[in-house]
Amino acid sequence: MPEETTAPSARQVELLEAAYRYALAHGLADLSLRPLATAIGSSPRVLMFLFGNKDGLVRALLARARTDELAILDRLGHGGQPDRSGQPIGLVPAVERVWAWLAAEEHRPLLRLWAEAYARSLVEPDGAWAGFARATVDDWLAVLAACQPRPERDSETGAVRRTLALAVLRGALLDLLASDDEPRVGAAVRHQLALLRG
Amino acid sequence: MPEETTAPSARQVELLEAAYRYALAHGLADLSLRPLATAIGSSPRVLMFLFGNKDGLVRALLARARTDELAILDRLGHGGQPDRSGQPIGLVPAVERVWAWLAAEEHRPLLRLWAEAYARSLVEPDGAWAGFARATVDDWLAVLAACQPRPERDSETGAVRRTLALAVLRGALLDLLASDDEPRVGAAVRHQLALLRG
DNA sequence: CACCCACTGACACAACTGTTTCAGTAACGC
DNA sequence: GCGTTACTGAAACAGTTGTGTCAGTGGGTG
Repeated sequence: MPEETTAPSARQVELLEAAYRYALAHGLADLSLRPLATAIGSSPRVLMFLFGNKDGLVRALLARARTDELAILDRLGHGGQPDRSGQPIGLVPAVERVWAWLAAEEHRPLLRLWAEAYARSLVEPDGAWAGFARATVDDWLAVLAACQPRPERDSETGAVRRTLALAVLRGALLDLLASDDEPRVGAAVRHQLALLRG
Repeated sequence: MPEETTAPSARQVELLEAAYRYALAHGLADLSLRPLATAIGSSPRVLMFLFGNKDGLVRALLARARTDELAILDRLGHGGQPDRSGQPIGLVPAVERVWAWLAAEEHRPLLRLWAEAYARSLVEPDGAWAGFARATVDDWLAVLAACQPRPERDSETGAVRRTLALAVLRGALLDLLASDDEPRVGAAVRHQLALLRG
């Protein structure tokens, strides 16, 4: 049985990818091995063999979701760091870009999955979900920090400003996922950007 | 079997209250009738009799949670409306009060439950959770609107401002639930209040 | 050829799920 | 007294859950 430390086999990533697509469509809350296995053309036996147990599978799925999350973060960093001048892009443009990504229709399934995992890890801090919420807070705060110019980044108000930016983004995301009213929520985000600039 | 329209019996509210306390402690995700029933000194049979089926129980629990939520909303309105002058208190003081309530340690279980139900209703828009997320968005937006003075309330920017205020509150709440770092998150909220005032 | 290794199918196991059936019990109006 | 109403206990139902057992398969390497 492959340990967590060993590199994943080809078959493992193949099935994980299929299971990930399934999870995006059906959620993680009542994920069950047998329906999942038949949907992706496998069997519970194989999933057990490749991921150890169900918790291992869920952990792998959460890690896979985090990969998608980190993809945009990297793109943000790449769009920010090598700005031909090596200067970070600043907090406001960073929020602008992140919101454009969050508001894109095709990212809804991933974001719903994220919300589900986040909430679950709050209620049930042990098991496969452990630390997920906390980890994403730290991830995003670090990225936003990297977008702030040097003197601001290390200041006290700089830390407050990026915590606030994160809160606005996530609160707006929650609203958007529930109401699907991009014009209203997007206007609120842009309003905040104006406040932060001023 | 008592319909949803009939008034709940004494025994029904008694058991619902006990089940609610249980849900606050254990979450709704993997709520199961037998453990719940034994914990509150009842039996699955009785829960089925009083609530029809499990979905009915969950629906009743969500409605019960919403009662707690509406309690603070009412208190906000009472602290806002009869300000001796009949004038609303304004958006900024409203956010201030709501945040004080959200950040209070004793409300964490309720807020975790809220987050769980919210996320779940996003992923699984049918069944007992249906519309929960959407309903709370509308609830809170309406309350924030009621706190805005008359000309602002009906304006376009007034709607944007209260959407933004809601986003900040909920984003900050998510951060707080995950990080338990009230000083950092509270500072961000206060920073936002300064921005909104200016 | 033999050998190993990653992978897989069929099936059984015990535990748990929501729900139902049947048989009550206690209180109350008549 | 009798019947009705609200509630309850014990047990069983069929289905699903995660997981274990045993026996393979096919391909690559020695």
